[in-house]
Amino acid sequence: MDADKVFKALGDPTRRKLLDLLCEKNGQTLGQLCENLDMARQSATQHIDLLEAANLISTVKRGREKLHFINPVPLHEVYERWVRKFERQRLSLLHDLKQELEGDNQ
Amino acid sequence: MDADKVFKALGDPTRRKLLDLLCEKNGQTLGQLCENLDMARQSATQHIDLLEAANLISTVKRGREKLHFINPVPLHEVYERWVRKFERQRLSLLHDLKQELEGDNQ
DNA sequence: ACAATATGCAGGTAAATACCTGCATGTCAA
DNA sequence: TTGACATGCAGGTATTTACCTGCATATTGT
Repeated sequence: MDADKVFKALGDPTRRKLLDLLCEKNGQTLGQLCENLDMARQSATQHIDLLEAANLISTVKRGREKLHFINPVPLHEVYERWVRKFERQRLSLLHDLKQELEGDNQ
Repeated sequence: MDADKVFKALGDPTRRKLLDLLCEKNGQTLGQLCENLDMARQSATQHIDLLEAANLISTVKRGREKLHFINPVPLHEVYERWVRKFERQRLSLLHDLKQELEGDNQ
C-alpha cells in the first residue's frame, strides 16, 4: 500500500463522496457518478484518477461506458496501520494527558 | 468530528510522522519533535497546528515548553465512519467486480 | 539582571491542487 | 451511415499548501 496516496486521496470531500456513492451502488458509470457531484465531468475524472492511483477503486470499460468499483483493501490496511496502533494505547494516551494537566509531573 | 480536517491532517507524511513520534513517546516538546523532522521549527509548528485543529493532538504549556499529546478519539471515529462501512461489504464489493470482469452482466 | 533557551508571530515564495473550457475520440442505435 | 452519447485529452487559472527567513516574546538558570 502507498499510504501517502491513500491518505491524500481520502483527504478531499469530493473523493470521499465518490466512495460513498459507490458504496450505495457499486459499478456506476462516470456519468451516473457525475449526476451527484456539483462539478464538471472532467473535474470528477481527475478525482477518480487519484482514487484509482491509490487503488481505492478499480474501473472496467464496457463499450463506451466506464464502470467504477470500490476496492476495500487499502482502507483495511489504513485501519491496521493507523487506527489499531493508536487504539491499542487509547487509555494510556489519555492517561498521559490527564496526568500532565493535573501537574503530577513536578 | 470534522472529517475533512481529520483526513486533510492525515494526508501529509510529516503530520503522520508526528503522530508516530508521539505514539512512541507521548508528551514530547516542540523541540524534541523537531529533532526528528528535517525542516524548520516554524514549519513543524504549522503542521502541528493542523493536527490540533483536527483534534488529533492536544497541547499543554509547561513553562516555556509546549507538550504534545495524541488524542486517539478522531482516529477511532474515522474507523467507525470509513473503514467499518466498507469492511462490512468487503466480500460483496469484490464479487461485483469479479462478476463484471467475467462478463456475467451481458 | 542577563544570557541562553523554547516558542510565537508575520510575511514571502514555489509547488501542488482543484477547478474550468474546448476539442478529440470512440461507441451505440436508428 | 450518421447523429447522439459517453468518455478522453490538453491546456489555463485561482486557491491552497508547504516550506522558508527574520524578528518578537516569554521563561529559565546562573
